[in-house]
Amino acid sequence: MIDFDKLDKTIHEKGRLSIMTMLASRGEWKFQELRDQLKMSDGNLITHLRSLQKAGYVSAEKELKGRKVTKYLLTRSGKKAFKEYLRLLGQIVTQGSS
Amino acid sequence: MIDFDKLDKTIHEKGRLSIMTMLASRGEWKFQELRDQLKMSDGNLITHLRSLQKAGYVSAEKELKGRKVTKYLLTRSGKKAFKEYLRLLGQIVTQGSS
DNA sequence: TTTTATAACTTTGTGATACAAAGTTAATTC
DNA sequence: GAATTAACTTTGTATCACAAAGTTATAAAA
Repeated sequence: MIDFDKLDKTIHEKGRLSIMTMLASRGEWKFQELRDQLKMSDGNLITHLRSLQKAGYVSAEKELKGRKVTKYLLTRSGKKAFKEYLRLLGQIVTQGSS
Repeated sequence: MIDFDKLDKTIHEKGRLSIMTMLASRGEWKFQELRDQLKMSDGNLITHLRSLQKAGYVSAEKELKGRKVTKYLLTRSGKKAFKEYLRLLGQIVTQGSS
């Protein structure tokens, strides 16, 4: 029996799941890129990013020179949490397809 | 790029996802069994079952004889929707693990 | 040097909804 | 007919996704 209690609620939400998947697939993403790719409003995106940061899953890097640009990336703990989340998804897929 | 818009919100919620996974793994489940296995309150469980029924994913069968017992199962459309949902999860797992 | 544009944020409001707790109903057993 | 049980309904609360509008800081244009 799959332990659904373990399913990380911070990651499981659709918007944040899409962010995490993008960050996992490539090192860094600019705020702008995430917003455009995911078609989210500024407010919605920043809110999700903030809660991922609060959970310690995501960190931000500001460029010191030139136009104001922020890049986001997974922390070590974020990678770990996502990996564990995917492990559970894998279980669901396997069990559901059997 | 994975199309997160296609991720079925009715199924994606943790509680309903656990119900769908159980129903997919075995034909029928009594209300009681679901409630005990998933450790949900009556109210919460019935609400999730209702929204799954409203979406056409789940149907109910009442026993005509004996104690009042209701069994729940996936409809054809529920199986199809869940299969499609799992397909997307599979994509996420694959992409996230690469 | 004022103006305009742009990127990243914050604030605010709204609607949806997960969930628990307590109450209801109908059937069954004592 | 009183008590028990299963399934369900109702109600209240707290959370939260999301959009829209407003704010700040920097940079380019005028």
